[in-house]
Amino acid sequence: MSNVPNVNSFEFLAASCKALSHPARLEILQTLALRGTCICGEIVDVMPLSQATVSQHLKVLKDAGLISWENDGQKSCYCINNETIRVLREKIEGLFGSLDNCC
Amino acid sequence: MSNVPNVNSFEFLAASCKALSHPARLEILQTLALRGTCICGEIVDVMPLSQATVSQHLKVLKDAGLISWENDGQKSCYCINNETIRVLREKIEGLFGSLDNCC
DNA sequence: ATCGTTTATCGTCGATATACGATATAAGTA
DNA sequence: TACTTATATCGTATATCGACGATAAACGAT
Repeated sequence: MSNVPNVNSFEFLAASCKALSHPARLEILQTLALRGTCICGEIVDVMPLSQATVSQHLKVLKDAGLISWENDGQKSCYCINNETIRVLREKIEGLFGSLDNCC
Repeated sequence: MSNVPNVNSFEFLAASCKALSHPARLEILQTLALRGTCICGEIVDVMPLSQATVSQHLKVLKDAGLISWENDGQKSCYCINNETIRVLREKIEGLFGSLDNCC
């Protein structure tokens, strides 16, 4: 949890949701969720966006801590950061989990 | 579900996350989750923002379908739209639910 | 060393978000 | 009818986003 930014208060949840607030980034996450791991080029191939734009979206996800990456030679290997996703899901359940039975 | 906008594809999830992507709006939702129902003025009193700004945030949440409201005389009564929240949580689980065991 | 490949970053620009004061609207009250 | 209260909207200023071409940086291959 120490490597997850801004875990407390609403800052973390707001920042995470902001990172999730673009369809292209959700598509990237889905791709990573399905494949486990992707090099940048694979993601670019899947997306109808320029390499620069995809790289920018990857950076947003990276900065939010939602994905991790490591260099494999000249390639960049991305995967979902499960710890952050876990905390995110917890926060969402914490906020909305009590609503099931009301209204 | 018919009154929930853009339920299919990532558009709904992205739009919902965008609405959730500001700490002030999360605080509004938390207040509503705790109290069940609030008139606008109660929310304004809780927030360190101007009435105009709070009203604008409420509009964002309203437009995203995350909250409902009805007029009570000259007052506006807001509450969480549980149906949208339910769909939202489903979509998030759909995207990330399979990650529990990996990496 | 030079060249091609892969990825990240820069610079730019139109669009959108955020905040607030001012104002409009609508409902209750004297 | 005037006055107050409650809320929404308008107008505006500033900041951030999202897209892309151009370029930089790092690596592998010849």
